[in-house]
Amino acid sequence: MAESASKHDVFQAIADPTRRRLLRLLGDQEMSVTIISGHFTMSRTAVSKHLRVLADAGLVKDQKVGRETRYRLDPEPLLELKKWLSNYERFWENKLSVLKRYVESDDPAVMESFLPLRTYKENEK
Amino acid sequence: MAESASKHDVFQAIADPTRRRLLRLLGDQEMSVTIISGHFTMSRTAVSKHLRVLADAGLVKDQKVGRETRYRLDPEPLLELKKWLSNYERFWENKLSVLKRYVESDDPAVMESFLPLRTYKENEK
DNA sequence: TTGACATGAAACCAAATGGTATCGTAATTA
DNA sequence: TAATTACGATACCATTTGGTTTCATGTCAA
Repeated sequence: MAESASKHDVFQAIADPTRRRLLRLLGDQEMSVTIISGHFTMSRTAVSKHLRVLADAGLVKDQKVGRETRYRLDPEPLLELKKWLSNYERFWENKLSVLKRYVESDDPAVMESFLPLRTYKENEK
Repeated sequence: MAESASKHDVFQAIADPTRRRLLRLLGDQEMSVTIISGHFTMSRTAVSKHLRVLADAGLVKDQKVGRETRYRLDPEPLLELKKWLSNYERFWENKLSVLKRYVESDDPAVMESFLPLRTYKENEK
């Protein structure tokens, strides 16, 4: 799988659904490899490799505790993703396309996050 | 390459650096395949396949004009990415990690986009 | 209408990816 | 001390991915 050769980037790391599940799982609490693997049907080794990819991208940190290795989320590299996305903010600011997709979203926070950045500037006045 | 079998998702589509370059390029204006390829060193066919992946993810739209095919950006699917990212907002709200990476960013809009969502709720009071 | 242009489709290839099973080793516990 | 647990390392495998070259087809222009 991902042979930690030369640093995976965050874009590649989150491309895999299993790794996105891992990030979500570790968002709740720090967990050992065995416990983590218990949440997946694939082998422990496979999960471990995915964790390695995430670690390469800096999205998780590991800590040895006795014979187990605890992994925890480090969301910091996601800021790069957020930065990249910000280049496209201008395309959906004040656009109906924002409503088009999430008008019936069950998560109110989602709509809030779509409010245009311009709001901040208005507040600063 | 990407054999358009069963719909590529946006996470996979943006994982490749070439495809991110394509999105950036098409953000400025609609362009034909040949013109697009002129911006890359790889073959036209290779570029065309990347465009196919992006089209599968809904990130670009194509339109036949005579003998050429014009591609243009459709940023709408990026909202899914934005939605996914919003699940991690809570981790860097009011955190120094926000400053840690971009304190010397040359783009002021970047820092603005990092202001916490909570600001909105306070405004509602 | 004849040739040049724009593009997609195929066939092919090397390398990366996602997965498995097996083994070695350090830490824990009986 | 001996068995068990937790994990990484390795070797291996099938499929996907990113790229190439070649060919077929539709469109435009002389």
